[in-house]
This record gives sequence, C-alpha cells and structure tokens, in this order.
Amino acid sequence: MAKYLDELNDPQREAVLHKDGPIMIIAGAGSGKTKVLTTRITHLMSAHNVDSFNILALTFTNKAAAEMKERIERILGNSEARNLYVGTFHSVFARILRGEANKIGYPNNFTIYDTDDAKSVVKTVINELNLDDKQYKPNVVYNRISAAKNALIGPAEYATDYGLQQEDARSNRPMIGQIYDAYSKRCFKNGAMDFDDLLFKMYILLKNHPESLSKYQHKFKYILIDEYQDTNPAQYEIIKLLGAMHENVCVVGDDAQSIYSFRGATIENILQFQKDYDDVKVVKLEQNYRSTKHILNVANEIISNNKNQIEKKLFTDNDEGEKIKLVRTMTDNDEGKMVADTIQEQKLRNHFFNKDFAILYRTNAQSRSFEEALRRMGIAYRIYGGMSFYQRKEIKDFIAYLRIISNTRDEEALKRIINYPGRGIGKTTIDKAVLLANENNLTLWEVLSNAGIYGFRSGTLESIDGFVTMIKMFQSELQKKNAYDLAIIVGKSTGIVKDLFNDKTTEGLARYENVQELLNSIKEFTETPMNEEDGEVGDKGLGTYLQQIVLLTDADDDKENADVVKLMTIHAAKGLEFPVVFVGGLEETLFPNAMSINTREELEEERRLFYVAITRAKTTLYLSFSNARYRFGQLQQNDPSRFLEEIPELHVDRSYAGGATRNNANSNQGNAFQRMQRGFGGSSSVREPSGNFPEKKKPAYSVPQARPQVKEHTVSENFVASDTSNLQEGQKVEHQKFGFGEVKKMEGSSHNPIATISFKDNGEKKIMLNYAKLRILETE
DNA sequence: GATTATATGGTTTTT
DNA sequence: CCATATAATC
Repeated sequence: MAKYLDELNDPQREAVLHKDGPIMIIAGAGSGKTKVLTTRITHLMSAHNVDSFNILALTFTNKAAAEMKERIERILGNSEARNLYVGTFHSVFARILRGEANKIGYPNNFTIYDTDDAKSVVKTVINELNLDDKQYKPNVVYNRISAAKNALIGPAEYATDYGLQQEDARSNRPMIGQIYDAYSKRCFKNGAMDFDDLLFKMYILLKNHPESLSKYQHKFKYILIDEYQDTNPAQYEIIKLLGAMHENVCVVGDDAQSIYSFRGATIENILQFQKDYDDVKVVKLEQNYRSTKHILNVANEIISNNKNQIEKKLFTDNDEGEKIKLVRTMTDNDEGKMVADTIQEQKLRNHFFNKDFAILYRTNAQSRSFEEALRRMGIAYRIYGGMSFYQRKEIKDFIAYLRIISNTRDEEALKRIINYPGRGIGKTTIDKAVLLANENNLTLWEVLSNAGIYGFRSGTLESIDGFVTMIKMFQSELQKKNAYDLAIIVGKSTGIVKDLFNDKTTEGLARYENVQELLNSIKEFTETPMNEEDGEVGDKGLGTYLQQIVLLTDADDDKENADVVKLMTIHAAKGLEFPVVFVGGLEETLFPNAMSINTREELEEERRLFYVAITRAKTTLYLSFSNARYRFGQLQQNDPSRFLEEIPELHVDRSYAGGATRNNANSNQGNAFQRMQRGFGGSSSVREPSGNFPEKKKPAYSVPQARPQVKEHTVSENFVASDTSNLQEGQKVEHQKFGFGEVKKMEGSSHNPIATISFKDNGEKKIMLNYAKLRILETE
C-alpha cells in the first residue's frame, strides 16, 4: 500500500480509494478534508494513471488552489501537478470563457467587472431609464440581479416570472426586470462580464453549444469540488453538465459550515446531489484533528441548536485543553486593548509567535479597534479583506487605462480616466458623448474617436482628440511591448506617476507606493513562466493579466510565513486554523447581525458562522463582547449575544482578565449568559453615562474586566526608552503607560529580567524589561 | 469646468 | 465615523 494511504483514517481512506462514480464526503470541521482531496487526486494519478490534464478541482480561494497543487506536487515528487485544472469556480470559468467567448458573442479579451464597476453600470442604467435612484437603489437592484443570475434566471425569464414580479411590485420596485435587461445589454455592449456572469455565461455556453460541452466533458474525466456547501444553483448546474458523461464527481462539504447563502449558496445542493446521481457513495469524516475537547464540545453544543442539519457527531482524541475564555469589556476600544494585551502576554508566557494568533469578527468595520490597539502595542499585524489593493482609487484608475487599451468597449474604464488626470473633458462633455453613443448605438469610444462629426466645441474637441490619440498610441505599443513595458509608458505619458510622486502628503506618498507596487506586480506577471495550458488562449498579454487580477482576493497574496497577527472576518477565515483565536463583538445586533435575525434560516446561518469561528481554534479560544461600541460615530449599547447562552458553563472560564488574577464568583450553575446577566445587576438596561465609565461603579458580582484599570499617563515630552540592562533597585523610572515609579526588586534571568516597580499612580507591577519601554530618570 | 463646502447615508458577509 | 454625492463658488 502506498505510504500516503497509511496516514489516513478509515473513512478518509475509503474516500480516497473510491475511484469511479459520484461520491459525497461530509467532512466536519478540522477532519482533514483538504488532505483527503489532495490524496485522492494523487491517488488517481499515481495508482490509476489518470492524466493530470483530465482532472478538475474547484476551490473557493486561489490560495486553497495553490496550496492543493503544492501538496500534490510534494507527494508525487514531480511537476505533473501543474497540469491540473485547479482554481476557484470564477477563475477556472473565466479561463475557459476567455477561449470560448466568441461563441456567445463576447470578445476574447472581455473585461471582468468587479462589484464596484457593476454597481456603477446599474446606476447608469437606472438613470438612463429615468428612474429614481432613491427608489431603485443601485445596491439593492444589483443584489437582486445577482441573485437572479445565481439562480440562472435571465432577464427574459425574470420579466415573465410571476413570483418575482409580485415581489418587486410589493417592494415598490416593479421596474427591476427592465433594469436587469438594460444592465445585461449594457454589459454586453461594454464587452464585460460581472462576477455572476462568469457562472451564468459558462452555463449558457455549455447549454447552447454542444461542441463546447463535449470538449470539456471529455477533458474533465474527474471533477472534485471543495466547500460544496457554499455552491449555488448556477454552480450546481454547471457541474452537472460537465460531469454528466463520466459522473466522476466528488464533492466535499460540511452543511454546518454553510455561510454564503447571501451569495445564493444553498444546502439544497447537498440533498439534490444524492437525487441527481445514481448510487452516490457517502462518506462522513467525523474525527476532528484540530481542536481540543473543550473547544470542539462547545462547537458541537452550539450547532446542535440548529434544526436544519445532517446528522453527525464530531469527536476528537486531542487533549481536553483549556476552557474557552469569555471576556466582557466596556467599549470596543477596551476590547481591542484586551486582545492586544492578551496577545502580548501569551507571547511571553507560552512562547507564541504573532502568526499564531487570529482575531475574527463579524463585520469588517470591527477591525479598527483591534488595529489601533495592536499598533499601540507595537505588535505586527495584517488585515485581510476590507478594501483590497485592487479596489484603491489610484490602482483602479491606473488599471482603467490598461483596460481601455485592451478593450475599448469598456465604458466604465473609459469614463474613469477620460478626465484623469484633468484634461478639460468634464461632465457635460461626457454626458453628451454617452447620449450620442446611446442614440446611435455606438460605443462611447466610437463616439470619441469620431468626435469631429458630432459638433463639440473646438477646445473640447481638441482635448478629446488628444486623449484618443494617446490611447491609440498605447494600443500600437501593445503590439510590440509586454504588459509591463506598456504600463511604464502609460505611467509616463499620462503623467500619473509624476503627479503622485510630486504629492508629498502622507496619502500621496502611499498612493505613489501603491502604484509602484502595481507596476511590480505587472512585472512579476510578465516574467513568471506561463502555466502550460494558458497558452490555449493565446498570450501572456495584458488581457490575461487584467482578467486574473480582478479575481484575486487579498487573502491570496499572503506572505504565509510573515510573523503577523491576522485579522479577518469569519467568512474570510473559513478553511483556516490558528492556535489562538479571538472572536470579538459577540453582541446582539452585531453577531447575530440585526440584518439576519428575521427568519429561522437567517439565524441558523449566523449560528453556523459562529460555529465556523469557534472551530478555527486549535488550542485556545477567546470570546469577547462589549457593553457598548461606536457605530455610525455613536456609542451604542448592546446586549450580549444570544449565542453565549448556548455555551455550557463547564467549558467556560470567565476568571480570565487579561492576565490579572481576580477573585470572581465561580459559581458552577447556570450558563455563561445567565451569569453575565446576574453579574451586571439585570443586564445592560443599566445605562452608563457615555464616554468614560467610572472605575468605582463595580457591580456586586465582579465580572472580569479586560484589564485592571490603569490611570492614564501621558509620557513626558523627552521620553526615550533607556537601556535597562543595568537597571538597579532603587532607581526612579518612567513607564510608558503606568507613569512614574521606583524599582523595588530585580529578579528573573539575565535573559528575561523582571523588575518589580512601585508606581505612583498604579501601584506595584512586575515588568518584563525585554518588552517594556522604560525611561530611567536621572538621579541627582 | 474645477475646486471646495456641505449634506447625506450607510454596515453584514465575498468571488 | 467615513465616503461619496450634490451644491456653491470661483
């Protein structure tokens, strides 16, 4: 038996050894599903001689795909893995569509619109239909269109679907069908597809073009899908088409971790799978190798509150571990401080590195307080998600040039840069040109490049001609230069790079650096040898580059080994694991989020999200919530999350207080929530005066606070951290945070000296000199 | 047409 | 609070 099979448990091995026919693997959190997937692919190749060109594996992130390839390569010991078709649904389909676009009337170098571009088109279309964008909010309309596409409902069907029409009428938005139609037409005219089109058009292609369908059915003899619980109907149908010939479809998922229903994902796909295919083999992976017993038990308890789920019971042979820590803080800033303090302390006490910690939250906006606290402590961190690199204005502007060079039909790109940098082509001119384009059924670019015949004022005409000439020059350069060289020329000729360079403000500097980074990334792209099969769509050109970067998440480009604390939403943490995990903001209206408590389905998804958060932790889990936090610029009171009620008391440790020992009532009765309520004398109906919370106002039961209160100390102007290697007892010092004090005692090894210092305002503290910033006061 | 001041409104999660 | 949209002013 091959060595790699020995490393599997029974059900894992069963999943790997099953060769032909549909198989569904229900894989609990931390049960080694990635291992099963990679081993399965390896096994197909090495034991069954399946050609690597005939395997398709779909993942949710590019990073997961890269990791999978790498692992397979390692086991196989050769470079066959590079021939595998591994990637996200979106990137794999984009690649296929790039080759087949002509069949559905699109140019091969079609542009991919990100959400911002797409919403902007929606907005344009709404205005052009003379509809009120207050009534038809672009955001809402876009989501509606997106949902339709994910359910494979095109504009024609949308307009005639009674149910949908009723819904829209009821919500006072009866024209959405028309907007959808106009939006689709405009995208088509622009030679552009949005994210959902990558699925929708892929489906259309396979459905309407038997030769394409046949081609890919033959090619993909084995299909594997990761995170199956998060697939939507469009993805389901595509897979059904692709897999119809061989039926060698392997799906791996966990219904308990389904958290993308807002993107159209449905657990129905799991149930439907067993109906659509004959003799589906089902394997359950229930042994968790990731977490301690305490953590896993809490997770099991939480998820058992959901009615909708597939029967399974996760277990682990891992240690009992520590109880999970539950911390209440006063404000979101305190919460940030508590987490930063704890990380610092854990690093010292348990020799953790920064990269062993993850801070997870429900919404991106929560990152701020954590970020500030970490920065203040000098702890290196990285935020994933939020505004990604390619969404920044300066980057999008620059890329818009490349987009218009590659695809002149891309109206969004054109509008973005036609007057950036300023060249005297203002709103009036653009509106007029767009109108002309619409009236004459031309693209905006066509109007501009023939501006002479449309009676623009001579000055404006001159500007337009100058712009058009410049873009044409870029296009001719494209014939002889690679993407990087072209980008350099663009940066120079437009003056963008110079402008940014001359802007010496902090933001200007950052923008300049970002553009430089963009140029570097283009360079890297042009210099990296190409994946063999990308050759099928021609070049290593600009078009390929542009299509690639839109689908990049910033989780993808991670410097895996950087020693930084990771901050991200729970959604973004799916599939990852960390030794120590903090989950912040466990409060009503935030988590579960107020937007998602109106139906059982929504609430259960929030609970699954909580489940995902908990199961990211290997050894230590902190849950925190705050009395009040700033939202929309205002301090808002919140009750503790209802999910906390669901945690059995025996797994919880509330004595934790950011390192300080506290004598709190350790009653073993009731659950965490009840104790919390009691502790606060009947809950958060107690309104604190906004702003500062007086220290003295302690409840009868002392519920642990994040930290002993520190009297704020403002450091002296001339504060410079002194060399403390020769610190002596009796010396007077100033501490960055605790203020002035006197050294009472020196102890600890020379490696890790610890001073006991009596502070004027904050009492006696033990200070680790390796980390503290102390200024030794000159003794007279 | 560009620059600056003021108003508005938005936060759920992402490819 | 922050980012974007509109109005006001040059």
